[in-house]
Amino acid sequence: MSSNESNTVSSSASFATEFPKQYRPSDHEPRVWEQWVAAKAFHADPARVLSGEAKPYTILIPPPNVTDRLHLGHALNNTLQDSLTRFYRMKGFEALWMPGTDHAGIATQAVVEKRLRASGELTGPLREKFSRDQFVEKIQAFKDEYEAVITGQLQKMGSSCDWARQRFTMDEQCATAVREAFFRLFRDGLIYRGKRLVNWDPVLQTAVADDECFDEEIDGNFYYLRYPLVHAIKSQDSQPVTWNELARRGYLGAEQHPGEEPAWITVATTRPETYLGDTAVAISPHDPRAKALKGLFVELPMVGRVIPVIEDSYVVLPEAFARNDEEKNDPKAKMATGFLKVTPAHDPNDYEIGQRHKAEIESAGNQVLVNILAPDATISDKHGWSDVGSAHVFVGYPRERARKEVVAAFKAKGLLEAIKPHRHSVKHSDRSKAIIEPYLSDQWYVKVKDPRLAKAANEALHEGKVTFHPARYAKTYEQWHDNIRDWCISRQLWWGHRVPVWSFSTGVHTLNDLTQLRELEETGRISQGLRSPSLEEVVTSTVPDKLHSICVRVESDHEAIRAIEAMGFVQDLDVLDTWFSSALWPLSTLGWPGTDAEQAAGGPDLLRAFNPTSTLCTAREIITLWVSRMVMFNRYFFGEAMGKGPVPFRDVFIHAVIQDGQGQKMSKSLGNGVDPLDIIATHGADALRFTLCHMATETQDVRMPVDLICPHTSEVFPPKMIQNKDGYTVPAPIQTSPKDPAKKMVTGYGVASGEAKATADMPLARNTSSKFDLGRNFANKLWNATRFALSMLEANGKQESNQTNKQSASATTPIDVKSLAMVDRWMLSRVATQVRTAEAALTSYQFADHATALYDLAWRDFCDWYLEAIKPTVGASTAQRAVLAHALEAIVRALHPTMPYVTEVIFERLRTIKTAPIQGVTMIASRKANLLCSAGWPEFGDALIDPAAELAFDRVRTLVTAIREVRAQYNVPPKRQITLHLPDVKQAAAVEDGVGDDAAHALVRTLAGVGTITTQAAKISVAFAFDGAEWRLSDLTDAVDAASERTRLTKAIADLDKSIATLDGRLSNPGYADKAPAHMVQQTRDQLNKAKAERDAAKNTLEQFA
RNA sequence: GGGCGCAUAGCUCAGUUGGCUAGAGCGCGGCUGUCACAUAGCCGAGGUCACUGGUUCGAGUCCAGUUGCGCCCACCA
Repeated sequence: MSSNESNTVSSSASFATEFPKQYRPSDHEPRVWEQWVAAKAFHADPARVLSGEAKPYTILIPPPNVTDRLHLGHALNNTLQDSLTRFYRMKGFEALWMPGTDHAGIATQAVVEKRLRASGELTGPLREKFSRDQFVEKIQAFKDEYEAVITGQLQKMGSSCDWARQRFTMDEQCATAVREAFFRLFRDGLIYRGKRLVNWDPVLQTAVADDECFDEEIDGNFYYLRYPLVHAIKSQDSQPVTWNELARRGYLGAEQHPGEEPAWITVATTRPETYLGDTAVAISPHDPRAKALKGLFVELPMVGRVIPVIEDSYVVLPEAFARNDEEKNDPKAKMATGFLKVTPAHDPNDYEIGQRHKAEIESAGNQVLVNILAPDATISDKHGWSDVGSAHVFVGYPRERARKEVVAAFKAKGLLEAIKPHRHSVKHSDRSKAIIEPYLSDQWYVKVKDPRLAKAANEALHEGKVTFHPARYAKTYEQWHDNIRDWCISRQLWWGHRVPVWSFSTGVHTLNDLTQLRELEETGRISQGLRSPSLEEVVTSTVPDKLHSICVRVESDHEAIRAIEAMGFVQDLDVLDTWFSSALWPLSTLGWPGTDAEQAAGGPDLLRAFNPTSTLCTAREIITLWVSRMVMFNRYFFGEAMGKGPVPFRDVFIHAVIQDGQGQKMSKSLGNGVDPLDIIATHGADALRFTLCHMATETQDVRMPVDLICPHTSEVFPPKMIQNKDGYTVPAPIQTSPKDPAKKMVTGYGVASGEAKATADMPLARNTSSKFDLGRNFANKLWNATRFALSMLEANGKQESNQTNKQSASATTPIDVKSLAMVDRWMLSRVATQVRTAEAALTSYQFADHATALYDLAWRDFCDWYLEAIKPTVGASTAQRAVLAHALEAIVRALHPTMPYVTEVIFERLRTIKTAPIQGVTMIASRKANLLCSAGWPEFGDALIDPAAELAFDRVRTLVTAIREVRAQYNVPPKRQITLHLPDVKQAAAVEDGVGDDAAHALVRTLAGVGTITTQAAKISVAFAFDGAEWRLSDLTDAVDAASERTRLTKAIADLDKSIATLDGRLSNPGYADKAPAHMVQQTRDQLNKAKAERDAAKNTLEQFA
């Protein structure tokens, strides 16, 4: 160290100021962060990778939604990513952690809309108040706000992202990637427009994905409606079918009805209003009535539409006709009539049935799809329903009102058979909470069923290109692709990437237009898809699609856009599903597709250097939505491989989900979330991180009991819990201060549920968890261990530098480990072992094991034993000081990935300490600004692992513990020096082996408060068993109490007898000696002999007290 | 309906290929104001490893089944 540094730190005044007794994170974290940023410590250099100088290690952040602040789940996710990134950076990899956020289409739009409504800025329909551009501007402002919040949270946590490269899924670079990807899929025929049933949110007036819906049980009814049976096809001369006629046809039960009256069949439905769109009635082919109805039709009341009775095995037989127990036990059989109304435009299953029976339905003169609803879910005759008949009375009603009116109309005509209450789950929209309407709509699809997409994704798994950790999640991934459906990518929103397709539905092209389009297509600026029409087709109007669609490749190609718009093409109004841009994350963040020159070189430098990335670190619910799609897209787009390209990441690590103390998901509505910034404020970022790592086990879920911080007293306490109406266990809305019952506070649940409001007298109590004390205490422990170590190293180091000049100090020959004392060899061996354990744990994503290994090493081995053991000797031993410095530095380095701040602060001081190097220990210096974050991971050679020293120290440790136990029983004051009497030499061959030498004796003296060690017997002494022999202690107290000594020994004998019985039993089992491995048997014998010897010794002693 | 996970000390969790006299942290009880750290140290109490069977010399661990809790996917007239 330089002399001025040494002077600064050695002056006691500054030591106390700079090293207070407690580690205070807020004193250091902002400053350390600034140092990292100033040094550009997290900026990755692709050139080092491309030149072969360093291997890449890459993680792409799962971009958090800009809808809200980050919660503890994010904190866990990002802590793990940062730990990995920092670890590999220290291992010498060129580490890139790419940060960014996601625009989260529907979620963000809904949040902003809600905000505007809450503030009163928006009252009526959105589209009346704002133009598209105006509203997008509002969202943009909101996005900027939350992106900044999120970035701040990540940075406060110490996330070592390459912040200069931060991306947003809707920024220009990502938009370019989205456009290019869409273009290529469109060109290759993998994007198509389809009329399909989607989950329609009538409030937001948009299609929503399945995962944007939730199921909720509601009390509804089954309505039993009668549909009259008729003969003829055309409604105007449809002839009623009489019961007599049905009876002649052999219809079961027809004779029970008045013969000359018109016959009917009964359908059961929960949504009677949809009858307006019925285009068939289905019956099971196994229904005994089916044969009699062949060729008959029903006429829909009021509408007058005549629709066929068709046979489809999807229909459940009513209980009475069930053919077996399985059918009988089908819950639907209880409610079923055997007739299913088929409404293809308003029910997904009916849609399938409609497709299967297209011909029959159309032969009745009807379309398969009759859409009776407007986008706002009112009954409408403007969206595909023309044969309204007298049903026009329903037009214009919202669906709820229409339901009542339809039921009333059936009742009035005597066609309502029954209403039975029925509780069933109904799909609701996450965002608007409205009931989802299955709705027929034009949508864009990606044909992921194409083998170049789905199959390529599974091949990546089967060929071992992608590996899941834990492995079980591979199954989820695989099965998803086996059953994949085409991916609907259009959303009727304003916030998102516009669908880059222009359509032409009316008018006529001129030959000039067509020639121009052809030119644009041939130069790669537009695509008309696989079915790009020939000139002849267009001119003769035989274009396959009525809608002729064009994708424009580049957003800024205004010339092409102007040209096609002039021809009458209009851009699609929809935006793309958020996951479309997320799926491109591994490409877009790394600069794909790049300039022409970059493309010629195989892609931009970043892309070539860092894709495939190393690890994707995410939660399990996203395997299908995101992981799968990234694999498909990367393999399809990267290079010209079309499904054979590289995977986007090699490892997928799925971490646990954090739940609250009741095993419930943390959510806003339950008010059980914990803000990472609150934890950073009270415990520090390292505590947050270490604790999260410590709980990151391989299970699916981990629990984090949530406590409250009393806003009056700052006390942390577990809240009083209640059951809410949905059955969740939640903190009571109002809580009482544990210290002062007069003071109250409201909880997050109270506010979220609207049951309580924060006021000046009754402030909001923030959530925390006492679990984070673990990390805070550990950081403090490290801090204090460092204080002690530095006081030893600096005090003595100064003396050394006075005696020797710097040159000779730095030229010191490395210390040979063999020359070290046992305790030092033990310490180095422990460090070597545990650092390797920690490393192995981290590389296999066992974060909890990683944290535990280093916790035990630092706290148990280093602080509890090593520091205590060397106190008397370290001042006089240069070699021991070297071991102390190296051990501490290794621990600090190894902990850096999980506790970056406190370790950086410690390292700042530690690195100035000069001691002799130790053979076999390599700690590579920092690459950037002397910062630990770019220094090397501690490497300990095999020679440092010393089983003999570990064994020897363990024996000392056991002996010391045994002595301490006696001391505690006798209440010996800590400072009182006692006398240890070694056992009879004959009894204790073991004494010579490990605990018999002077070094061991010295350790026992230090650690167990022993003054004298003697082989002589004492008159008044207390015996204890160790290593199969009887050892004795004297000078514990002035007099030994015979009664309590008898109690103690009696208990010890009982314990030993118990284990003797166990061991005896094992050995006397005839099979044991024969079949168990020899070393096991021998070990059991040794244990038995030892226990017996100890028991006998204890008995002897007991007799003396008798 | 298909897939997956969990059940071990009062609480939160470890426990790798069966060898265990079942561990850790917190909490609990006792002692300690000590000089790195009271966010600490030392000592201690606390467990029929959900249940039932099976395999084995030996089961917390493997197999079969049961019960309870949870998650994902599909479906929901």
